[in-house]
Amino acid sequence: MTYDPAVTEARWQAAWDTAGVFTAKRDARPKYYVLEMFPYPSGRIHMGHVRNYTMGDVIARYKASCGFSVLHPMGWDAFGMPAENAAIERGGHPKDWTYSNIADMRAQMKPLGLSIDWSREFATCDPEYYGQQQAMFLDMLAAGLVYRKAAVVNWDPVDMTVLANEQVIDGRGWRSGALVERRELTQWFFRISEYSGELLAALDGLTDWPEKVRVMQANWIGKSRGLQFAFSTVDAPEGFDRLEVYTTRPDTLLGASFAAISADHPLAKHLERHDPAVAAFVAECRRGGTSAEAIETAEKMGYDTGIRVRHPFDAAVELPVYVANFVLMDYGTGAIFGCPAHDQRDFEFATKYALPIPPVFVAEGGEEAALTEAYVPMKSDRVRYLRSFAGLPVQTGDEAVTSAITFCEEKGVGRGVTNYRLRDWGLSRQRYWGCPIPVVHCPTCGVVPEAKANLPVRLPDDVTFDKPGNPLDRHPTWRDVACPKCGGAARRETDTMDTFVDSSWYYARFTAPHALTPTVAEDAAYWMNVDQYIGGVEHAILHLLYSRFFARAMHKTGHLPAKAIEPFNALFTQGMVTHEFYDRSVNLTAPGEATEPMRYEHFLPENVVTFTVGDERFALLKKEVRDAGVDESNPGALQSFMIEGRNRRVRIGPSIKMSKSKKNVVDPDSIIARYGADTARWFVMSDSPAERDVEWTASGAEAASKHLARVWRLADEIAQSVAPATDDDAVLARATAKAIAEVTAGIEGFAFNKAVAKLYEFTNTLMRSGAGGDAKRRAMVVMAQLLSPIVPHLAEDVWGMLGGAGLVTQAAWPLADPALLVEDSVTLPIQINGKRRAEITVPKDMPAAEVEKRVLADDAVIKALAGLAPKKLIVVPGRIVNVVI
RNA sequence: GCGGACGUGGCGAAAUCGGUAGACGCUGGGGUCUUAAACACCCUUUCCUUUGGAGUACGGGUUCAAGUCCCGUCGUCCGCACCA
Repeated sequence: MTYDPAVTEARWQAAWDTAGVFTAKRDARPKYYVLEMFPYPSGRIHMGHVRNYTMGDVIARYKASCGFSVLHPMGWDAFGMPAENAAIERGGHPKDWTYSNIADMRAQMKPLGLSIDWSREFATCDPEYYGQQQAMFLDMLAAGLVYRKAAVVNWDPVDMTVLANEQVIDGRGWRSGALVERRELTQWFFRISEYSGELLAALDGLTDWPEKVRVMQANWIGKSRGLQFAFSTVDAPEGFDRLEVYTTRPDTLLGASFAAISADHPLAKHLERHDPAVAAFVAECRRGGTSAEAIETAEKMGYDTGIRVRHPFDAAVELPVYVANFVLMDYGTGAIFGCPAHDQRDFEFATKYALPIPPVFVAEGGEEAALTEAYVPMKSDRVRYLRSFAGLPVQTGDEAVTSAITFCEEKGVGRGVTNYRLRDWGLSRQRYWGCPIPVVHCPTCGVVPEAKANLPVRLPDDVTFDKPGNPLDRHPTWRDVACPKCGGAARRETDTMDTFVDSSWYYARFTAPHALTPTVAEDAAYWMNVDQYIGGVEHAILHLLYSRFFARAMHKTGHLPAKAIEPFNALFTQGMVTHEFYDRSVNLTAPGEATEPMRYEHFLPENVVTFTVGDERFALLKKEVRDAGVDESNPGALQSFMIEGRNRRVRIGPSIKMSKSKKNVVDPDSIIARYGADTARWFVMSDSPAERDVEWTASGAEAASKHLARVWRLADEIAQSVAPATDDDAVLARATAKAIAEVTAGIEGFAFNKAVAKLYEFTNTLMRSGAGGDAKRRAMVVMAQLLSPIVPHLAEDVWGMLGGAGLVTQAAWPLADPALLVEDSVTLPIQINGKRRAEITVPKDMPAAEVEKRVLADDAVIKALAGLAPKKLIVVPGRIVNVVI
């Protein structure tokens, strides 16, 4: 008998299935909902998935053992562009591609032995799912949470589609290479900005979320407090006698030297129509790229409109109004005043256009002088005002801003305004493979919601991707419908929803996945919220913010209870699985040797032999090494072989995220086939803390596998042991209690690497223990229980060998006997002047005075004291003793 | 530029309250078993000028005691970024 995961893992999975142990049930037990971010069905699972789902599985299995009714579901985030791209490139239908990928990935996931309730599985492209999404959309439309407005988008004129910012590379469409145009289209928006303040404030309550994520969301929402006021204009066109601006620095208002408006500002648009020079400048502004570098290097440009505005505190002062390329229409009012003395960007602009630079204040002790750059005081700096609002005390920082707002309000100049950076969420996509937006455009009735009875608005199957653009646009029988209101000829909305909508409520759908309504009140009330959500930090902003908004919108429309407006009680962001990569871009040759380009396409982790020469590591193809009969374990032989075959050498690069393009992907399939799922699970939980990246190494996988085999053999041996009881039985019982306490703490704290380390330690202890057979069997039973969340198949094997009743998966989590956790005696280190010099073992409860006596009698202490009395003697009971000489 | 996190052996890392720095694992070295190997098991692996000394990026400080707290410097990583 040996450890044979290939056989036993399948058997235990079948046993769990038969017993239906993972089916989530509403009952009297407290519930626990653990969810990992659901995958996009790309076709293959990767090690990142394995790590993500294993973490969730450890939590789910642990909580189940602790007596919770656990919900641990799985589904597919199945809409999106890759399916359409596949259809365009290879023919076929996005639907077929997607469902076949789902089948492949499910087949790869099942052997991992995850405790998932597969009866709740769904894909977001199932009409049963997106039909309910459409129903909610209609409710949200009725509630005013969705609206239509014109918005500027990136338009690819060749592919005839809207592109996301990430799909625009150097101003060109990523696929067509065509120059992208900025087009104004009427699109649908969620009114998320209405919730800016609430979404920001509620972050404080998310104490079980990573601080990092909360900070990122707060920055994204971007709250600022400032003054909004109107300049009166001079020589402006009719209807533009006022110009509203927003500023967070009203305290520098007396340093104003110009005003600037966005190229998209209504005034600029008006001028554009009448003045070709403005039109040319505005067109130039709109062409600018949106990438970070483009913005970084873009020169500040302005066009003097000839219009003037009067300073609100001195009508005699007139400031020029520029159209400027750096002013954004969708922040504030799309217009600013410039204070070059105290804002670097304004300073550059003023310098370029020879505008005055009047300072408002100088550093305390400093004199007014020509500035070479804007003076922006630090928080700690003290300043001297040169111009200040009459009667206002001199202040700096936030105080100055606040009192300047109050001052201006009292003088009737504008009002204090809180602004957010967060903009409404545009959800329209001119794409086929997404959830259809359930509205109809009627020439007489306008925009008409589809009748709920007609839901789901199904995607038509008979579409082709041979022409650019959205196939829904040229599908007459789908597109042309009767108006739900008047019955006249109308057109269906052909835009589909952003896939982020799909993922903004799937967690709620899992609570009643097959219901004929989006959610079911009792189920949502029982299962919500998600107690533990686990996923990648790359979703820290968009997905998580949209979900938080959506839960609120669902509550407002009656689809979620009030307690679920923050749907994720705890969030954990896990690190990636990385792997070294085989750097074929560098051709390493001995001096004087000719180089040839390398053409090896098979440098995948499972195909190579690695070895080290000096500080550098190299990889060779396993097949070639074997064919040549070279000793794989001999670095020297490998090195000679490498030098002979000058094209075979590949330098090993640093460990980076696994990706196809780097050819450093370790396929979970091949690992499971070779070692079994438990080895893969054990490995991804060990070594690195869960929130950090973990490096996949062949030696680490090998070691994991060996350890599990060792545990199996140990269980086998202990099961048959007839050794009589010994004095070590009590010692082992204590070690067992300690292992329970520490592994439990590790799992509870998401410190799986520590739990794994404790299990290694406990195994070593048990192997070396001189305890009797019965004592060892008791310890080994606990071992099986402690192992079961992480390596459940092996745990069942061990449980079975020791005669455990039923399945260890269904056994209660072991409790550590508190009495056994307390040691009778403690070993205290003795420090002399803070350095450890000796130790002393004393009974646990020995009084400090008695400990002192013993310490002073210690040889090392006597020697160090050399007959003198210690200056100070510090005894920290149960911890340490420090003798100060 | 703004915001955040982090810096510990050859490597991944532990050290929960300020209290024995390096648990556990990998790698390397040595050994037992074997004709030999594989497997397994055992020992060893922070550094040095080793009766001892130094050491948690660097420089200071607080303390009986600092990886942990405070001040400063350097470095790495991440997020946002023409946001008025």
